[in-house]
Amino acid sequence: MSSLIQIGELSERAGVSHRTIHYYERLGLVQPAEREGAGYRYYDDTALKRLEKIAALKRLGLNLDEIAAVLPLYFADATGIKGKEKVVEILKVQLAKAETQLHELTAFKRDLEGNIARMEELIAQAQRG
Amino acid sequence: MSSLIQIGELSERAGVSHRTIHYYERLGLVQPAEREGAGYRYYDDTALKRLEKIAALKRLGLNLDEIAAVLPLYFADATGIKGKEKVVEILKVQLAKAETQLHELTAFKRDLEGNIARMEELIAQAQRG
DNA sequence: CCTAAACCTGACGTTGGGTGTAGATTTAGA
DNA sequence: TCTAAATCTACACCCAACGTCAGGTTTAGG
Repeated sequence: MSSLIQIGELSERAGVSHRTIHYYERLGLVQPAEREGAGYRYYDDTALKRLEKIAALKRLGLNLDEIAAVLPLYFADATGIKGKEKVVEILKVQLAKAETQLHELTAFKRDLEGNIARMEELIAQAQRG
Repeated sequence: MSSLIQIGELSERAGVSHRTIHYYERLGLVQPAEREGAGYRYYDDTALKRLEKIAALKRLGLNLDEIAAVLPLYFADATGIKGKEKVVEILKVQLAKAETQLHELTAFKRDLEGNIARMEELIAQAQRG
């Protein structure tokens, strides 16, 4: 069996606090594989993967509600998913957002590069002159 | 002279509340062109452009502090900018972030497309069978 | 068996990014 | 000139996403 870890180790590996993990649990984003006797949480390796995915989606600007909506797709087996049309709808909204963001981000990157070049030119001029 | 507008019109054109404009003013993100007598704010068209730029940068995931740091670049004339090395530093940090985000976003988009295709295939199967 | 380290829950605090509201003032138009 | 609409300031409040603190329980190692 793949070994179970406690919240402390999970927290450390995932780079988030244990309180954050508790919080995510309340939102339904991660669940311990088991909680025996006194209530200690024991996690398997999918928990770590979920936390990493959550972090990645957060970096893309999704909030925790949106993440809750798309996260199952990465972990549920497709055959068991209910309401597939609804899921597709959500995905398409996210896709449209992603495409817009891609364009804006590309433009922003160009801006930044232009500004950097301009600044460096000015600095060089100042140093020469 | 290009006509000045009041906060109500600016608010409407920019698609943000006047309270938000007040808030941004406190953070130094926008300033009225003038405030005569009793304190009414009158804005020129650069204010609208600033608000639009702020919105665009927000969509890219910058927070208001980061926006405050890069916003001057879009409006100040380059010859007047102090501390150019510092500015370049900030820009390079933003550029690195933008590049990372571009990669992640591209991957996310691929994921979404894959998931959508998979879902639609499942739906089609269900309808056939 | 005992104790330190890890964990638990629940309540309250904090930060960022705003929104709501009240009461007073000002302005524009009939 | 008068009034309705717009604006002003200041303080309070909201939500998301956590963090802190307190007090109690559990577990692992010597």
